[in-house]
Amino acid sequence: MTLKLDKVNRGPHLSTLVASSISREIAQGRLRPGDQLPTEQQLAQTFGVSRNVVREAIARLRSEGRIWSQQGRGAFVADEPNATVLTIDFEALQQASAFQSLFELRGILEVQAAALAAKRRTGDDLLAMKDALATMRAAPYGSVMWLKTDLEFHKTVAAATDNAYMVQFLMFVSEKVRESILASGNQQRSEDLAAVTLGEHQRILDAIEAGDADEAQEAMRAHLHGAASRVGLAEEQSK
Amino acid sequence: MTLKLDKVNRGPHLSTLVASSISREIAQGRLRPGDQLPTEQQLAQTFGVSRNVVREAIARLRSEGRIWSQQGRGAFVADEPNATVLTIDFEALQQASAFQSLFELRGILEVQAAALAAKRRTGDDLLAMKDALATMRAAPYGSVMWLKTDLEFHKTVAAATDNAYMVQFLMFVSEKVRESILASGNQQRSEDLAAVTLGEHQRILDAIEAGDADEAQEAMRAHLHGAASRVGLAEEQSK
DNA sequence: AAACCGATGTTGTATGATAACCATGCAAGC
DNA sequence: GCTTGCATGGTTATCATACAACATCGGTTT
Repeated sequence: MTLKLDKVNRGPHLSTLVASSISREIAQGRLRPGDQLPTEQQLAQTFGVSRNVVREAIARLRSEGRIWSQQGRGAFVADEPNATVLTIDFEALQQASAFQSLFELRGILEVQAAALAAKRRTGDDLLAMKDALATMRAAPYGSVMWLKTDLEFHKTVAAATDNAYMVQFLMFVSEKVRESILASGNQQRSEDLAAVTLGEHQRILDAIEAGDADEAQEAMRAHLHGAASRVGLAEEQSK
Repeated sequence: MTLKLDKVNRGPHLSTLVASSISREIAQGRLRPGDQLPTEQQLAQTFGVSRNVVREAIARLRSEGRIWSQQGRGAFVADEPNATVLTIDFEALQQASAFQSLFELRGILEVQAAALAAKRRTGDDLLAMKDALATMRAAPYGSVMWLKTDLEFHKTVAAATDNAYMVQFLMFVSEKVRESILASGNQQRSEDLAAVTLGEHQRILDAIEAGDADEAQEAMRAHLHGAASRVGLAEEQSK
């Protein structure tokens, strides 16, 4: 038996914790745009860490565009937040409603991507998709390998849209969804489901190969609906 | 005349320079996924800075998911980059094809958001949208204020979907699109266009108020089509 | 009133030290 | 032969202190 107990390596870096804490203060409105942060010394004292750690946290928040600082003046909350990067808080995702929202967003992107893929896919795209599907067929259902190739298949679909940002966004969201599912650990396992899932993928592939955008949309919608129920997500009205 | 030359304050922070430098090494393939970075001491020596600065740079890269480090082992280039944050390179956006891709992605989100908003909007949502539209009416066309309220209107629409991630993603993408348009500077100006644009917004608002998802979708599609031509973007087949 | 000047506080950077941790090799024991 | 235990060196994580660069403010001088 291969225990495999799930790397609990939650970034124990102090700077990460401090950054998250300050970030939360901003998100919850206790620190508003334009406000000046406490001095590094004060922050170090209140958090009980060295000024060095605070500086690493500040450096991180600065790179994320949340705050800006100037030598001799201080650090301030940026006017327009997250101007440079987009982040999703893992903790917040544990809330069912947040997860559902992200899943919905993913669905929108996947469905539209499938439609675009049906219209734009090239021969190479089709080959890549078939290849990914074949690999998935060979992997045991529910295994890490299986999840990985599942994601890979969806990536090839996104790639067929010939829109790099579509790939980037979709993979980002999907990765977050997948992490959250793995963390919650409530996924059913059975050999039957493997066949069902593969069938859904095949239907998507067929529609894209046929160039039928509407059918591709519908197939993807059905797949996501199935996936939602498989992870125990009560889906609301879909259309 | 108040030049306002674009804050060339390229982060004079040494940590920023070091982070960029390492980032470039990764992007150009001189450091490949899985590779171990030089030790902090070595990096500090080669860059001619203190180890503290190197650590701040590392903290930044780690938060961006580009590298990963473990106490006692070292720092390594991450296998799949940007696992934690999503970034869009401003330089790359200058390419017309990239801009078009991002605009397309924005369109998908906006259209689907409009449909969801029509189904879920509350009375408060409608008030916020009407308020934003009124403010836009009062601002001179093409002014900074006008652009800001335009974005605000779209934000209220996104908010009406009751999906926080929809708001986050849509605003992020829209902001990037807006930045790029401002940078290119090719937007036509005329009083007639103001009326046209406001009319498009009104149609969206009416559809959402009526709860007509299909009409809301169509209205948003028309609006984006208009916006595309207004910034001189040759749109391909829309549906 | 305007310009200069110094005191004070803050961030930016440098330096050295300590603790926690990992990898490796080697010897002892089975 | 194989494992266990330990010592050792290397690396990151953190701390503490010091100094330089810069901004702000008040007082002084012009």
